[in-house]
Amino acid sequence: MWRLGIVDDKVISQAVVARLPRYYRYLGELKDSGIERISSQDLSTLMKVTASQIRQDFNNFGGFGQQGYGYNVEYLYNEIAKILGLDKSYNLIIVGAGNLGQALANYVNFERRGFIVKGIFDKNPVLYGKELRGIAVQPVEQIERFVRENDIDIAVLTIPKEGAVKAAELLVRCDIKAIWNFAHVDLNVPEGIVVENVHLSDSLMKLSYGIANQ
Amino acid sequence: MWRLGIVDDKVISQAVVARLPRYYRYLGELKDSGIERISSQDLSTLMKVTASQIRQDFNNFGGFGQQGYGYNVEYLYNEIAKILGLDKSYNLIIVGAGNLGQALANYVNFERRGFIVKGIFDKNPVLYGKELRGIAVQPVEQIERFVRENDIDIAVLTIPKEGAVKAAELLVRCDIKAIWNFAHVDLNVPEGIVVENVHLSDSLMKLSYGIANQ
DNA sequence: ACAATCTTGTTAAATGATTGTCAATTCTTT
DNA sequence: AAAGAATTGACAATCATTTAACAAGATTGT
Repeated sequence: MWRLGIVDDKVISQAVVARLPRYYRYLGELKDSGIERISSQDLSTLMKVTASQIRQDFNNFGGFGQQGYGYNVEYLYNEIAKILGLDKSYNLIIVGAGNLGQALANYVNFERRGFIVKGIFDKNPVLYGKELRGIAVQPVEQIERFVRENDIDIAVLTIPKEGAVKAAELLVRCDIKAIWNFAHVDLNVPEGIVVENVHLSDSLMKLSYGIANQ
Repeated sequence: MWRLGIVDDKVISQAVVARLPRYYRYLGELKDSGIERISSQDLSTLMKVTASQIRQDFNNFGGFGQQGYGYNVEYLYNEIAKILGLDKSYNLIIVGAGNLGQALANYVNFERRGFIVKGIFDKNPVLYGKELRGIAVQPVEQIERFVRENDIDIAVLTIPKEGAVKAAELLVRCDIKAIWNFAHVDLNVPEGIVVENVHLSDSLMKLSYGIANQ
């Protein structure tokens, strides 16, 4: 059962996807320092992973290299960008204008990669109208209308866990494509909606495990 | 070759350690709602992982359960806390008082888990003396003295990547135990010093991969 | 143009992680 | 007190990921 012209229905493991951003970062740095080509062996030394893994990883998406030559840095960089969906632009809203929400709203580098903050929402009236990089905080009641009218792809959830599940349900009803979840709770969304969790306290616990177990 | 009385030189896989905080979270919620015991089967349903994995994971650290009964929630909760090193308290400093550094400094829940912010540092003189939850921002030149005098365990690195490698080297010289690294760069520290990375842009790229690949 | 070198993509082997199974044990009910 | 139900911990089997090996093809220097 083939879909014509579509070859990429191979499932890529999460482990591979999780490594792509790091490849992308190193290739970007190589590109910026004027390096035109690199072999899996040299990249392996630089990144401290095996050359075999690098070749295996890239080959999940097709043959980007050339025998006897290696990989063209800029070409590979651009290909990985496409794989990661970084060749497109995304509209996002921030739900929760607390410290973390404000910090993310003020972080310029996301916009440079095509993640455009279109709206910021909070339930605290004190914050209404407060501007972060030219965008005024709005009441959460406006989310549904705003998402529908402004073609929002991603919601960044930076509210306490108590409200997060309800907020996620609302966002799902608004046909959001993805949720970047900073709330310390597991969201339960329907198939097809992407959830990427950033559980800072989990990360801190892993660190403390590291200290406690030498 | 046995070290007397020390049984725990088995190496625990990163996959297992990474799951512990989530167990800890669910057990905490069960405890708070007054549940005294739970079987791996019920926990499995709740957390959407296999019961086998739960039992296997816990058994890495010893037999916490009882046949025919299951696991005592509070006991297991406390045992996992010990494994994660959450029964101890840690002193930390925040290096970089930008948006993210301030957001983390203001986040109260870390203190509740025993991670105590003792100092905040920045290289920008405009911020010197600015107080975050009663702690004044100091010049980065003070880090070395402060770490040594105040028994600091953890440094939270929330500065741009350009300065992060140098900062990490300084912190290593000060005998810091662990670095919680938010800078978008790989730190190279000697064996025995714990580094836990939070690469937000990597996380955002994984999300965008998810959108791009349905 | 040729030989020596390099380097990929691919397949196979090795390692690691997850899931399934079941005997042994404890709990619960009658 | 005995029988039946429940549930762990351990082991085995399966599945997934990583590493190694190498043939095929490209490059480089002479």
